[in-house]
Amino acid sequence: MAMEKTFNASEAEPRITAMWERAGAFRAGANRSRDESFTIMIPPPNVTGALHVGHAFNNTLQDILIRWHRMRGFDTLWQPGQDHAGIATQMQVEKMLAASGQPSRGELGRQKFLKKVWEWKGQYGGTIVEQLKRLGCSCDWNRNAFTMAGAEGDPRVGHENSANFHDAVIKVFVEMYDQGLIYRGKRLVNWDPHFETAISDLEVENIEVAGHMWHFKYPLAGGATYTYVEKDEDGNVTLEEERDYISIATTRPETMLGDGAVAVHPDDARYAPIVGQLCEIPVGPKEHRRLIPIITDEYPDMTFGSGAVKITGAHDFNDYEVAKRGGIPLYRLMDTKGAMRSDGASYDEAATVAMDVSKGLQTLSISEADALNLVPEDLRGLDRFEARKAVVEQITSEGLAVMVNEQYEDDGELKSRIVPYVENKPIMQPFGDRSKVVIEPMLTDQWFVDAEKVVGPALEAVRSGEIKIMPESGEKTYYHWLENIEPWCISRQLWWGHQIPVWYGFDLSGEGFKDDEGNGALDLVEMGRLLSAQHLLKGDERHHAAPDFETVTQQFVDVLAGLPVPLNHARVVEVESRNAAADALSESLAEYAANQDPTKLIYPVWRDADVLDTWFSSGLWPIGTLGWPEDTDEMKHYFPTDVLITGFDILFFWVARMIMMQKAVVNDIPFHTVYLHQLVRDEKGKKMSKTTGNVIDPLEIVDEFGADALRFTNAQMAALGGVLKLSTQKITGYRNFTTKLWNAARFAEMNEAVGSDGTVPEATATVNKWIIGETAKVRETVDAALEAYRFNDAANALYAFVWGKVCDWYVEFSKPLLLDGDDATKAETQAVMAWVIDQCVVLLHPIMPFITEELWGTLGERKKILAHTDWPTYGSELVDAAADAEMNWVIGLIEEIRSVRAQMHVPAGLKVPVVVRNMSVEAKAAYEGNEALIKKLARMDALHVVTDFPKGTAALSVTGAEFGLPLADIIDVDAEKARLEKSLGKLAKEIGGMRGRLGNPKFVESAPDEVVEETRANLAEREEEEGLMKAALKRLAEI
RNA sequence: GGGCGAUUAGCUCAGUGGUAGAGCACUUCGUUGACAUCGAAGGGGUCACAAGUUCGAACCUUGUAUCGCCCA
Repeated sequence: MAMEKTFNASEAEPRITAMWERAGAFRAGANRSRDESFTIMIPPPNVTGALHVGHAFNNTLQDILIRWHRMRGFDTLWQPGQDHAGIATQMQVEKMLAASGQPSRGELGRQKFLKKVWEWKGQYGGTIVEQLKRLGCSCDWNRNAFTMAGAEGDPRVGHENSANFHDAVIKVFVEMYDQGLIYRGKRLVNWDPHFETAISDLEVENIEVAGHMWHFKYPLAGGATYTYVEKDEDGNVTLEEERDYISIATTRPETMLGDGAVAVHPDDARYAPIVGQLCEIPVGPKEHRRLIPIITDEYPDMTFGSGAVKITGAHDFNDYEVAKRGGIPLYRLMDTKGAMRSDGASYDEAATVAMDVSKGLQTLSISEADALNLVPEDLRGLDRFEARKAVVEQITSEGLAVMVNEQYEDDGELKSRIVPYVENKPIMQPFGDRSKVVIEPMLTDQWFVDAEKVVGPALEAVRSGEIKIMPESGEKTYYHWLENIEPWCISRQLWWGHQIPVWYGFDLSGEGFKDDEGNGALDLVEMGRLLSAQHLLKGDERHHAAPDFETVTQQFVDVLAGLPVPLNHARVVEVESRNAAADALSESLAEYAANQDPTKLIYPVWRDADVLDTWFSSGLWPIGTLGWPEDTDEMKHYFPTDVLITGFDILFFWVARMIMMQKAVVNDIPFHTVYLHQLVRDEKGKKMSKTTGNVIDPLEIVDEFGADALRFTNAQMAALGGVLKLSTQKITGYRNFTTKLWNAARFAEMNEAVGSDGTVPEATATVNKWIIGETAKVRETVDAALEAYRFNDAANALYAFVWGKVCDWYVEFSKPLLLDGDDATKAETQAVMAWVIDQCVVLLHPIMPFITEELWGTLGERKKILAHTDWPTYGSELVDAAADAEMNWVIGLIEEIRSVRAQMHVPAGLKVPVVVRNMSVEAKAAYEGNEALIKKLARMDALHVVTDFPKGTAALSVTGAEFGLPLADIIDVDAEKARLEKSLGKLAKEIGGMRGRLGNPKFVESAPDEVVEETRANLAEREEEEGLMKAALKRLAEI
């Protein structure tokens, strides 16, 4: 059956994919013939994800390595799976609920909502798996894993055989908790008011936006005044005035309500007279204006703004540090939605307490300060940006804004007026990477990984070279981040995720729960103190982590055992929340007071409602997918894994944390090599985005050009550290390459040059020897390139070989041999061509699996599918130096003839005679051995050996003989003269350079011998050419 | 402000001390028996700039300029 003219990718790809699946071609260990394993963990795409060009790029590279190793007989595993993606998935399902008119998340409640998420996952979670298959990814899909596998409610749809990831995550949390590597604390964290959760600092994007800087006056307490003096660099006074205020610049006026102090630099002479005094926050009800102290701290920049900074410890990271140093209370102003608080006591009451604190009459614990709501009644419940407007308005209308002269034009006349001083300037603002809303620094209770304690082994693993990061610049970035690592906030106020395995109970050992007499039992007076739930709510609590409630119960029992009767008899029960626990406990105690039956007393505990950061679980991807903590065969075979291929952007999010966590948990590296790549951009280097409209959809590309074209393009642009610019023009080019390969194979098939069994054929014809050598060379190049993760080198080498060597030369050379050669030559050429085409197909398979698998099936009866065919191992032993030299000479001669023909405007179809004289033995042999090829490709009819060139002969620049094209009548003397002079100019330059070098004794002395030899040989050759050209030019002059 | 990197042909980019390269684009020619998704021949570069190291620098060093990314 004759082959079609082109490869029909859209027809063949699904068929081949199905064939691979039927054959179980990608199962772990498929086609293994040696002991070494080769494992890649896919960077798990979000379960909400759809394939984008980044996935396509990233997974192409992984597939190339995997297929290459599988063909080489390694015990190969490419582990696929998806990430549960906490925020993204919860968002997606909430959207779906809203769109389909179902009850919202809040209405459903946690359990029912999670059921919806699992349903959604079962329905849509497999999308990206199908898309990766279209790309040809040879993952062991049977092992598809999921980072929430095994969690409560998991119906096991789409990840039927996944290891129980949940158990692994919980185990790691508990172990790290027990080792003190995870702790809980009230800290300033990045709060996302849209999702109402804390996020880690990595999930915050700082973006420069247009903002305002307002300048306000904070009046000194009691109308005090001071002399404010400004000086220039030389110490000359530029401004001196009496002031009864201190001027503050701020971009966030609404946070003034929570100010705890004003700070100035200790060296700032302008404010030295008033340090230690109190000043008034110029906002809020007049009768209860709060006073705050003026303190010194190194933080304020004397040259920026007024040099004085308001300190709002609960809403700014820098202020937080100042407040901690100066013992300034942290007053929280906002609720979880970023609106001004409306809870707690009245403003008047709160302000009174705060005043006492400022005056040193009272101190507050962090929780007590946090409980105070200092938002005035008229601003309570307002959104933070509304509150900002209101605050600015109030201050300005009261005349406490700093005023300046402003020039303006009125009817062409320049006038000036006094206006509030507001600078319009770009400011850096933090945004949530998912929600895109302004992040609010917020004081909340969260869980943290004490990253500093686990960073050491992770740093050492890279420093020692145990793990190699490519490109090397990645290592520098890695060190820089890890050396300055901050605590990692791992709790998220979401529902979709691994719920934190921590239970809380009230601490009954503290103040107020004492056994006054020390007699081991609580009397009625002592018991009475416990009865109030309100009292309990304010109290401290203790917490324990455990994989399940049973285990944690025992821990609480152990604690209770140390308490007086009857508390030591209490039964531990689980309740919903802290409030429920307070109620339940006081109720139970009241009951005990009545019936004195300690066996009925309960001790309620409640579980942490938060879930873990998604990256905490994906940080365990390598071991979690292999079945850890079970002692599985997979762990033994495939761990540590080999290479991680992922984007530079998740070096910190994921790569560094995987290294830290695998080191901390199993004390081993997760992989030995990390290959980092850049973001895939459009052809101009712009990020792809829906709003810009420059998004390339890889699936559309696959539809139009085939997966192989996209894959080859990906491989070709994968230069280490390079910017990745994808264009359809490039993809078109590589689609053309697939057509080229297809047609070379089609030519072979038409000439019955098929049926190679893989053994290297014996060759006698130089051209056949030559192409065998060229094939061997490219195999070595490809292997070396892939070994070094230089995918672009591998792709370019194959492209140049298939197109530039096989198609441009070998196929053309073969034509006279196949069509007009004797039987033996024809048979040999058929065998060699069959082998060469097969080798092209084999070597290209990792990059272009579909067309090659198709050709493999089309071109012969095969023992195995191509994906399982042995990768060749031949090398330079197949290179025949003499054949190489001869063919290069032949190619050179043909190119010279073609070049002269074109420049002399010889009609393309016209066959011309060639003259030659002074042929060396080698040249004669080379010519005679390949005459048929030369004649055909150079379109010459006969070679005439002459003693003198006829007039009007154009000389060819070839070594070993003087060739010429006798063009007599058609030669254009001027054109030929110009051609020769140009060649001579080029030669002169080269020869000059080489002579200069060889004439320099230092060069001959210091340069390596090979280099000197090579230069000499080169010079000799160039001089020979120069001689020919000069002679030709001389002859030309005689015409 | 700190860190990392880039600057090579019109464009996109390879090129780790020894004759400056590829693809695309461009010009001219071509219905040569695999392929017009093709073939042949061509034009086009002070390797950002400056100084240094070296027999020799696109490549190593230092500085300057411009651009990009990450972090504050």
